[in-house]
Formats: sequence, C-alpha cells, structure tokens
Amino acid sequence: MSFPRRQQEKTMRVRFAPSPTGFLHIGNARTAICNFVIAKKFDATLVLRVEDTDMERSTRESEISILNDLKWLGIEWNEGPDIGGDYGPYRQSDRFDIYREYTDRLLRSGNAYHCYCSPEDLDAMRADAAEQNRPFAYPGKCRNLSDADKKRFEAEGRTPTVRFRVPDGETIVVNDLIKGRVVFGSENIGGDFIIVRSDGTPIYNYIVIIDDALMKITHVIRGEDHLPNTPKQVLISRALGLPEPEYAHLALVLGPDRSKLSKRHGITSVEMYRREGYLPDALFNYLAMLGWAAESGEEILSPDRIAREIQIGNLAKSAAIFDFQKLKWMNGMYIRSYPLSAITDLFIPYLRDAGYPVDSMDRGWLERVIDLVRGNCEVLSDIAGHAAMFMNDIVEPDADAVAMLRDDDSKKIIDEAYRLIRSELTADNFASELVGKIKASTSLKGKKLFMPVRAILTGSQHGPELDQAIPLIGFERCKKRIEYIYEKSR
RNA sequence: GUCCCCGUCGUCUAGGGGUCGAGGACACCGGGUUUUCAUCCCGGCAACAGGGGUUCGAAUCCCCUCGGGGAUGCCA
Repeated sequence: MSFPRRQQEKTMRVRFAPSPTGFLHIGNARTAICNFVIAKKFDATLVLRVEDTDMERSTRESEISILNDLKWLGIEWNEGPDIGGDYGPYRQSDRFDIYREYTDRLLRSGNAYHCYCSPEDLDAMRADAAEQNRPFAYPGKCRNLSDADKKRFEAEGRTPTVRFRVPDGETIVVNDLIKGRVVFGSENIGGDFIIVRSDGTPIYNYIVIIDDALMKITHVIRGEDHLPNTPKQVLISRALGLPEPEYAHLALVLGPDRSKLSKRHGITSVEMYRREGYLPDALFNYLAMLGWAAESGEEILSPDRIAREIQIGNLAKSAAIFDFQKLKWMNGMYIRSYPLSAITDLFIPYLRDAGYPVDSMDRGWLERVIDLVRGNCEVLSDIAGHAAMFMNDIVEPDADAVAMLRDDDSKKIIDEAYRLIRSELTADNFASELVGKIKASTSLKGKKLFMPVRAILTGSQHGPELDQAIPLIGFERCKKRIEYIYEKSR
C-alpha cells in the first residue's frame, strides 16, 4: 500500500490537532512526530490546529506550553495559530461561526435535530441500560418533537443540544492505511450523538471533519483511540457532502501495565522529560522508533533518516509499551555522541541549578571535565553528581571512602601525600609524580595504592580515571583536599 | 455488556508460505578492557498465546477460543 494515494491528485496535507488542556503528552508527541516525519518525507504541509472547543478545560497557557514542547522536539509546522496560513483561523474557538453554518445546514436537511434531554435524563437512561444489561444508545427520544413540545421545553428553561441523526442500516468502511479495512455498522454507533452542546459550542467529533475538509487535509494520522469515532465523522461528512480524508490510525502507547499511558504511570509529559535532562533528539528518536524499525536495524537515527526510511505501512498495528529503560539508554547514547561544545552548553544549566559557579569557570577546563564524565550520564541532570568532585575545593568523602581511609595503609598514604604536596611537588609536576612517589615511598601498589589516593582526592572510590582526573582537579585543590583529609585523620 | 483494534523473547521489534533449529536492540547474567565506576568489546539467557483447518511444507493464509487494549461523554 503506497501511502500518499492522493499525492498525484493534490498536494498532501497532514495535521496535528492537540487539545490545550494540559501539557503535551508523550503519546500525542508521538502522533505529532509521525505527522511531522511523514510530512517531511512527502514534502507535505503540516497544519497545527488547536482543538479548544471545551471551554471549561482549554487554556491559553496550555496551548503555549504545547507549542513550545513541539518546537523543542524539533517539530515545525507550516500553518498554525502562531504563524497563520491560508486556511485559518487555526483555533477552533475562532471558528464557531463557520460551524454554525454547517449546523444550520444539518438542521435544515433533517440530518440533525434539537434534543431537550438533560444530562440527568441521559444519566437515568444510561443507568437503566446498565441495569438491564443492554448497550446504551440514545433512543432518539427527541427525534420527532412537535413545535408544541419544543415550546414547552423552552418554557421550562431547557436549552437544547443538537444531535446528529444516525441513519439506519448503513455500512461505513474505513480503509485505514495502517489497520486495513475496518467495517462499522451504523446501528452500532450508539444512537444519535450530540454535535452541539446546550451552550452552543460544538463537539470535537463533529467539527473535526469540517475542519479537515476546510483545511484540505488529505491524510489524518492520529491515535488509534480515534478509530471508533471515525464512522461518526464519516457519516457527518456524507451528510454534509464533504470530502473524506485518508486515515492512518497509530497504535497506542501503553504504560507498563498495558493500559493507555497516562499520568498515573509517572512521567508522561514532554515537559517533564525536558526538565529531567532528556535530549529532544533522543526523545524524538525513541518515540519515532516505538512501533517502527528501520530496515537496517539501526536504532539511533536522525529525523531526516527517519523521514527518509519510515513507511506508513510499516508502522506496527499493535500497541507498544513505553520503555523508560530504553529511552534512557538512547539518551545516554546521544549524550556521548554530541559534539563536546554542544553537550557542554546543555549540561551547564544543570550544573548551575546544582549551585556550582559555572559562569566563572574556564570553558576549556569545563569541557574537559564534561568529556571525562559524560559517559556516566544517562540524563543531563546526572551531571551534577558526576561532576561534583571537580566543582568545589573540598569534597567531603562518602561513608565508604571514610571507612577505607581508616586502615593503616591508607594512613601511610595520607601522611606521605601530605608531606609530598607540601614539599617536593609543584603545580607543574604533581599530576605526573604524585601517585608514583607515594608508591615508591610506601611500597603499596594496585588497589591498595590507587583507592586511598582516589578517596583522598575525589571523596569516592568510584569515578573517572585518576590520571585524567588529577590534572583537572588541579594542584591547589589537590593540596587543599590532601590537607583536609590529613587534618581529619589526626 | 456491545462495537472496534491487536496478539513473535520481560520490553521495542525483524519476518508476510520453505533460506527460521526465528534475527537485531534495551534490560538481565557472564567475560574482557578500565588496578575503581561508567563507557567500549565479546559471549549467554529468552518468544511465534492455544486449538483446529488449508498446504508436500505455516511464525507467515483461514476459522474458533483465550488474552490484552480502545471506544461506548453536553472530553479530545
């Protein structure tokens, strides 16, 4: 199945349509990435549309943060609320007048009708259905209300919703680019559904198809949770005589418990990943690879490569569990392979947050430190711990180091180091001579030699290679640290 | 309950009738490098949900069962 079936007929247009009711969710980010990558691949137009018809939950702050997160991920769009375009406005709340016209048409043609049932009435109907163990479907109570009935309801102060009249016995076939042929019967849709709330605002399920048509969207790439909504949208587009886009429903991203990834699974917002120190390239890469594999089997791929190699028909049909471990691994790979200067820039805010005076540090020295410890980092925030030994004059030895420094051999080393650093050693020769001279005068070697030295100088038994760490710590600091431990050991 | 989707190692996946005694990656477990840790390298563990067909031959096609997920909102 070649993806852009219509590419020859018209230019391809795809869209990402977030609802600004919170942070950008990892699952939605993946949908955005798929749209972006497919758009890139086929040189299509990517439209960003904000679906903010739920006035109760939608906020402008959320929209701003979602747009920011998308940009951070490296996703760019060609039309959207922030940049405009020929098919705007791109915020549904700015398009209510447009939808009203379509609603009028539906009402006039008899494809929709006013419904005066209250939420309470509906709850009761649903409860009845549940009690009798039958599926709930709106029974069409208000389908054929007389003018007198309507007058009576309005006199009671009821404000109607608008329901779409679902035709009987109709078959809706969705030829999904990922799932294949999916068939729905109109009798299974759940009865006439609401398309306009009693406050006059339209429902997503209804206007999505209008906007897609008006914005000339050719391919709708979205989450699989929208698949059951699709027949409703198809029915509306038929009633309105609107063109139907191609559909590609992406398998969902699941949490470790196999349910749709949500807040209770922990970190699910892109924003939190950014804060923790995940690189946008890594998150992008990981999300794109969730449910897809390159032919070569390679996993670390640039957006360009992904765009080049991705095939909509190759996207997995089955849901994928979000694997934090693998994301971490991938992030570590990016941290290790980034150009040193670039990764240093990314690490700096985390060092600053940890309280280290990065702004007064020598850049060249900082880069050498980072190069030495980046291999230990899976996320940027790991740097604070691993670079700590280079950040201050004195490092307080940890419990293990303290314990080890108590034995007699260690004491010999402490004394000898103290003597050396205050006599024979200078800033020029200490780095190359310190360990050797201690070895010569104590005749200790191997672990017995290196570990105490390491503990004195770094406060820990673990860390980067000593011979590289020592010159970076520097003469003055080494001296202070040796003196500090020496005093402590008295 | 009903409708829809899905089922290959613990996880992400490759595979689409014979080349599969099922390949790669993460994780895990060994070993090497590092006199430490991490990196890096090498090796190992580990899967076609079950049952029926079709076929000379099925992980691959069909059916059923089971399992998982989604939808069933005056949310998107």
